[in-house]
Amino acid sequence: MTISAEHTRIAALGAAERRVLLELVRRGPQSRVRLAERVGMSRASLTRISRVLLDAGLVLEGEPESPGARGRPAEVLRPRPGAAVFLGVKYTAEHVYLVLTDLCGSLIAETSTPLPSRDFDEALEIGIAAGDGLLGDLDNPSAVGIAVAGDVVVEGGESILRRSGFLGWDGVPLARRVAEHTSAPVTVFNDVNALAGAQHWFGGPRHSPLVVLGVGAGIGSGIVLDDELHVGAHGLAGRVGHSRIGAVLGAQGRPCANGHLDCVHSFATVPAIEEGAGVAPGEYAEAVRRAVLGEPGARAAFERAAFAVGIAVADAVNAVDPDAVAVTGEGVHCLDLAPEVFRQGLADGLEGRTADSVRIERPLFHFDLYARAAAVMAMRELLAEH
Amino acid sequence: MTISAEHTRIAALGAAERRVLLELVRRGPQSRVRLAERVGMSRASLTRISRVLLDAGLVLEGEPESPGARGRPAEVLRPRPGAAVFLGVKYTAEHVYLVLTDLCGSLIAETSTPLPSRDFDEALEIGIAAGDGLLGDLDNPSAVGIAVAGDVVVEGGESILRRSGFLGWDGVPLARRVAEHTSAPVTVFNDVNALAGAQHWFGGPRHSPLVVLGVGAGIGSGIVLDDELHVGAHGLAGRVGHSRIGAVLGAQGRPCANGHLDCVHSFATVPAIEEGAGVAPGEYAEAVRRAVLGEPGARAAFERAAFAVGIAVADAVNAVDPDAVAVTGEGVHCLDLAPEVFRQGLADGLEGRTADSVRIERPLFHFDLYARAAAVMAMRELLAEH
DNA sequence: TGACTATTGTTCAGGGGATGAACGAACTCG
DNA sequence: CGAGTTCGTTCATCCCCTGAACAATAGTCA
Repeated sequence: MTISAEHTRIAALGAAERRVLLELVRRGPQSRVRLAERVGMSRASLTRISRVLLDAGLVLEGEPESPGARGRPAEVLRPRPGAAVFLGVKYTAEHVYLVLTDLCGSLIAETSTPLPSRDFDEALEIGIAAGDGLLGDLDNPSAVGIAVAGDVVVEGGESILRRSGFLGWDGVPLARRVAEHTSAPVTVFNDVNALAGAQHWFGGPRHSPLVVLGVGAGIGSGIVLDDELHVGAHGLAGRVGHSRIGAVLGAQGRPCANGHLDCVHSFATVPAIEEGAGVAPGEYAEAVRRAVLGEPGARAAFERAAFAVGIAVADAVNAVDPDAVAVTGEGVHCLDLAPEVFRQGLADGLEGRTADSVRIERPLFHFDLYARAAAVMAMRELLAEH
Repeated sequence: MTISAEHTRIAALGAAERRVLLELVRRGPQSRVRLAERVGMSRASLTRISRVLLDAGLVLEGEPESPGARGRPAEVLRPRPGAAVFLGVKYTAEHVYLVLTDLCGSLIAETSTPLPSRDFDEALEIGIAAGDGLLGDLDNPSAVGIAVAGDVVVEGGESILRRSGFLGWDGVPLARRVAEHTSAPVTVFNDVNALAGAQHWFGGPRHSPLVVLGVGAGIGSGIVLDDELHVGAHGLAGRVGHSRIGAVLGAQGRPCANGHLDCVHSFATVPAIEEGAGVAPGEYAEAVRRAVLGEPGARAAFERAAFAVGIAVADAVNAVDPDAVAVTGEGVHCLDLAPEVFRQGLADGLEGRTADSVRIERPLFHFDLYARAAAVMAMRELLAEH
């Protein structure tokens, strides 16, 4: 049995089967009766559905777990680890990160490769070669997800990547170009949108609505509504980076591309912090070091960033009223360096509610997080009911 | 056949029947085949469903419309005008407005009554008396919707009205108190949320996602996502009034309740415009008159408001990426007095898109708009699938 | 005028899928 | 070992939707 046909096998599932499989993926191994309760179906239906999933090789029957309980022990169903393999890719201006995950979102393998230039064709070639290497003797993954900063819009029925600023790509048919090298479905996502979708599925207890704020070279957000990622009418939702927020702690910020001195970009991005801390571009780690050591200029830069992020979170909470907000990204240190200032900004921006009432989550940030999120989004796309 | 049992008859409908009725309500009279296409069902199903709706007295069979077309003429189905009557109520600090609408959202009757004080019990009594008067010999409407500025939250399983600033009400069980006087279901809505829901259904072509910005004594927004009103995890979504937006046209604004000099409230509300134009509180009409005559101070106040509204719209577009934005409210004149400044603020705040790409709608504002919106929301609540 | 085409609405047999009830299976407890 | 409990399966049933065939009603064209 080759693994390459898994995406067609999953695609052939009915709506009820998908819901059960999805429940297993999200909440882990469970007995049939618990599944029936959670999904809202009868035990009879679940018997039929689990048989389909078992026959398709998507699910395994685990050993009975009997924790000393009375009655017949439950036979837990679990996703079969090798039933599907998802390839997640994240492009930054300097590297391409790739991960392989299974149906449970667990990491199977990972790699990263530096990009010698920002040339699209070259970067594409390097990414495809790295993907082939990571896949090894697997001919095809079940689905491919690619995360990249920028706007993923649909033009002429095709997914086009636009305004990918840090890479300098604008108007490239990334999804199609990658799809020419594999029989698996390929989907491209805005990186912070992908983070939001992954956090919603695998970031602990499930929150909906959920807002995820990503702080890095830029700043953006992803919104999960009604348990689905909200990308907007044109795929442009979550662009909070240029919101004006006024002076922060009495100071103006770094001019952004639009000439603003007081938008989120002016304070809270990695380049803005670097400039505020007085270090050279690319020396963000040095800025963090100086702030930890107590150097006043560096501390002030991180405090302004923390306050700005607080206001950005407050704006999102005011507008969407989410169940939780997750803040992450490679530039998120300001929340740890100046937590009280972040809280101050949050309280200052909230309308009619206290900072205590906002549930803030802090997913640990690694650089492969975006790639894993892309893999999870590819899985979501495949498992979603269409 | 008494009309009072209509809400139970509608509540007893199945999901498919609701969808068909909803389609008729939203898009007007249609033939069965067109309905089947639009709802995505077979003609056979539609025959069965339409029979149920006809038997329930909810729809009528109109005369065949034959516009010279070939084939058997279609028998159009239409909602029966008297099949249901919805009572919509809007409380402001000075008046209570009431309207009666039918299944198509058409106005049947309306009235308004001044409130001598802001005392909750007195206002309640006046509203109920006015509602009884408007209903006349109808003993009960099919559903009641009440729109009011403030937060409609659920506490202890009950709908509670909080922070209704201009009325001074906080923590009142408005829905329960009104429900004690009628057998119809009563629902309370934030006023701008209600506007959003009504605009989505009866505001011309249907847009989703849709953002509605209401500019009046305060400023707020309502968001329609996936054809449903989004109220957030705690019923607090759409609070954009305290978003910081920085200095506007080089000027600071009126201090808001939180001490901000640069939030939307500082510039774009009726009181802020009054203060900026140098007229006495409550003399908004005079401010409009002076601006029309070209008085510089008044014009500047409306220009700042227009710019601020432009930024507020831009923030909403950036975050949600809606299909359209509707701007309305009793303080919306700034958009007509300074359209180019509004456009300037919009362009200034947008991230990665032009002002031309944003579809702006301008529903005509009458003071009974909120009450009609409340009636529509009551209908939505009754027709929604549960 | 009469055959022909086009479109609408209804009927009817059939099927897919969900379900409640009954039952067998597997385990604990006393 | 029997009683009690919980889990999974089977089966008859039901609900609802659908495709196909058919009747009804119009315009079109020779």
